[in-house]
Formats: sequence, C-alpha cells, structure tokens
Amino acid sequence: MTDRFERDLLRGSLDLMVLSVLAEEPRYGYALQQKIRESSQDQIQLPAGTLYPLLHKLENEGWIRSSWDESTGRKRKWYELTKSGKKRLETQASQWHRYVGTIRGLLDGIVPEPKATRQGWNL
Amino acid sequence: MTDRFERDLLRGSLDLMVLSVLAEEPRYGYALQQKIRESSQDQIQLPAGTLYPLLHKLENEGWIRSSWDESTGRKRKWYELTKSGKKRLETQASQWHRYVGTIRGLLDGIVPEPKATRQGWNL
DNA sequence: GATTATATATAGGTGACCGATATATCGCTG
DNA sequence: CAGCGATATATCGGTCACCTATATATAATC
Repeated sequence: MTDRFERDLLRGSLDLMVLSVLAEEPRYGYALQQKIRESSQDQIQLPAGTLYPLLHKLENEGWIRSSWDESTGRKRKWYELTKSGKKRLETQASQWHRYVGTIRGLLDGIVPEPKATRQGWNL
Repeated sequence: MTDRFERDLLRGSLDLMVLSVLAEEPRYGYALQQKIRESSQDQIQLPAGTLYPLLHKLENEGWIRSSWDESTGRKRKWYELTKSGKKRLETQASQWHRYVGTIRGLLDGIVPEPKATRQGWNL
C-alpha cells in the first residue's frame, strides 16, 4: 500500500470491502482489519485512521449497526449489517463488477491478462 | 458518473485507462475521451478538467510523449506511449488484476457474482 | 516495568479529481 | 451571416476521501 497507485485503487471499494466482510458475520473493528489483511495476503492493511472513521460513516448512513461488548476487559464495538446495508452491498457489488468488466475490456487485447487472476485463498 | 461511488472507482485506474488506450494507437486528447466513452458504453466520460491535466502529468512523468498537429485548421495534440510508458502500463495492469482478484475473493461466496461480468463489446 | 499487541478515537494535512470557465475553430441551419 | 453545437485544449480553485499523527487504555509478554 506504499504505492500511490495501489492506494488509490482502494478508493471507491473501501465501503464495499467492509460491507462484504461484515456480511459474512458481525465483527469488531480491529478483527475486521485483520480479516481484510489476511484475506488479501497482507496486500491491504486498513490504517486505523481510515477504518474507524469509515465505520462511523457507514453507521451514520444506516448500512451498519453497532453495539459495545464490555463483558471482557477489552472493550469491543461490534458491527453488523442492517437490512438496508445488505441491499447497499448488493448494489455496490453489482456496480463494481460492471466497472471492472469495463476496464478489463479496455485492457484485453492490449495487455495480456495473467493466466490466474484469482488464487484460491481461503475465505 | 453522477454517483460518488462510481466516481471514486475511477480513481487509481485513470492512468491505467489512458495508458492502455494509447497503447493501442496514438491519439489526441479529445479522441481519447471519445474512445473511452464508446468503449464503456457511455459509462465513463472523462471530464476535460480531468483528462488534460492527467495527460500533462503522464507526459511529465515520461510515460507518454506529445506532438502538435497544426496541418489542419483544428490544432490537435497527439500523444503516444514511450518505451517506459509501455513498461509502466504492464506493471499497473498486473497490479490492477491482482487487486481486483483480491476484492473478488472477498465478494465471492457473499454476493452472488453475475453470470456474465463481461459483455463482448467491440474494441 | 518496559515493550508489544490489542482496541478505539479524532484532528488536521494532503492531494487527486472535477466543475467552472476561457479560448478558438468548424459545420450546420435559418 | 449570425448563432449554435460540436470539436479541441487549457487552467484555477474547491471539494472531499483518505491517512498520518496522536491520544488513550487494557492485556500479554519479556
């Protein structure tokens, strides 16, 4: 994520990423960050200064809902998708696929596409 | 492109898009803009205020080279990839595919992927 | 008891993108 | 031929998403 290029790629898919990870199961911020880091094989490490304001924004917009867990020494704020958040995720995912298809179309025939775009990392 | 989400998706792939279209053949700014618009089925229309500064930046960075054509009434500034620009394109395309693969991995299994991500539009 | 990892939070800076605006030529239409 | 829309390039300045830096506190490790 040192590279400006990779950094800017993140823009516009940050919401999508967080929503999709929360769609799998509820998580608290720090765990969410680790999950994304692992899933991306250390490619994507959301800085805390990005993650927490983002979660607050998503909550304000009504896509996610939070609750504190103070039962343990560690205070954790758990987040889960709302019903409208699920819809939001579907809309954004669809737009994302559409957009990616367009760019891929521009690249195809000019830059040879790697054989395996996806590795089978476990999610 | 009205949507902020779609707008932000553009970030980080703007360079890539321009470089890949120029890799196909040299073009002047306005033609490049039209080409992208057509290829994307009107999805992506680069505003002039984005396009021209971007071309200047890419030229300053040495990825593209320009020359004026004043042989006709219409003055046109043609751009072509430099040798290092071709390398740059390959690097960015590879990073892009990698990044997209990661996000797709996060989405898969959570949001059903549409049957046909790509239409076969002519490029 | 010092350091590292866990856990959340916010203020302020940076910089990419774009709306607005400017300039000029060309082709069409009334 | 005046006016308009399309062609063609350019720049200034505003906006806003992201992130660095900083702060706070607990738990584990050394």
